[in-house]
Amino acid sequence: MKINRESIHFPSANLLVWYDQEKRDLPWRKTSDPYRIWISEIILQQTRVDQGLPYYHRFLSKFKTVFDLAKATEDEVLKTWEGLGYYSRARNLHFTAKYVVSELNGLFPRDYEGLLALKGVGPYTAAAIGSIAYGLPTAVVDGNVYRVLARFFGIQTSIDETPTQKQIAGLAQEILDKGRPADFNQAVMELGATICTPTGPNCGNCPLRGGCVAVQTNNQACLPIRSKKIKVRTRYFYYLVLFYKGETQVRRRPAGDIWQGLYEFPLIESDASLSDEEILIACNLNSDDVVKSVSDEYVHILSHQRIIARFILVERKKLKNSNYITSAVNKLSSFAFPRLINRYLEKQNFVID
DNA sequence: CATTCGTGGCT
DNA sequence: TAGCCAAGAAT
Repeated sequence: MKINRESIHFPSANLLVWYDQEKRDLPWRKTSDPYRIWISEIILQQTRVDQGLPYYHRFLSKFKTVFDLAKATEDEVLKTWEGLGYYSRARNLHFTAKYVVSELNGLFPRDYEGLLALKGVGPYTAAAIGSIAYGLPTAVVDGNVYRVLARFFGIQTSIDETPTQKQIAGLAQEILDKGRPADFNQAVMELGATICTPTGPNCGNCPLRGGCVAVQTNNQACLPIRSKKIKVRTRYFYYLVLFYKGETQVRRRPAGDIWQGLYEFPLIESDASLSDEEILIACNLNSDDVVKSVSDEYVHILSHQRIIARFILVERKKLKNSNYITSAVNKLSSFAFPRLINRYLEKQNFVID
């Protein structure tokens, strides 16, 4: 079945009526302050509303203006971001705040190109800030847009391929309601998040169902088409929990790898599983170190990585490696992998004061 | 252009 | 449950 996409009418009016009635009550929809819009868009990159919402409140209560953010230290920013992931977003946020204050007098660029030039702001975020804060007629293209438009227009090529991505971006710009770009952009995303969901879309309540090719051909479950598979890398982490005079030793993770600059217990990393004996040899402990326990495996699944961690609890009699920082965990800046670390610490009944 | 960068929720 | 996915950007 061949479909002439030029002949398909996209019912923008239906979508906007639906959005006006059904949109969620979200804090960044009550402001046109570009600073707040910017913060919300960075937080929401690859992040669900439910997950990002508490961080939005925390971040803005701590850094109320771009000047406050520019004045903060990077450690303060990272600590506020702790647990949200993709930490380069936080570093870029801080960098851009300093840039906007020092070079732009604290005023955000008002056009798409200027926004796009900001570190951490790509095509999606520039279009989002431009339309939401300034009413610019620039269509956003995100995962929701790919899904909603691939279904509505019945696009049978993979959204992982550049030509399809360009096609959808072009369609999004064509159908954009130039009178209400902010609402239209958010309406498509809202529809993708609440009705036109990846699995089990609620087509019966969809304002686009009348013209949707996927509905007409009962193809919702097959669209959009993806061609790339996620490959998972397995890594073995052997954390050394070195107690010295009641405190633990930590270090910062190096640049060029996951969680760069965040704090963690010193660790031995391996691509293969190590035996208990191999672990102790690799730890390079000496007679001043008393091994109290070696934990079972903690398996932690990330999107692209499977981390298998074990903890080696050591009572240290002498301070050996001065590169490590001796401190209680929560006095530090953002800690890498907090969820797994806390699972271990809680099981050991360690109190983090 | 392919890969990397987190975390959490869902099926 | 193991994979998939989310208001993407940088390299």
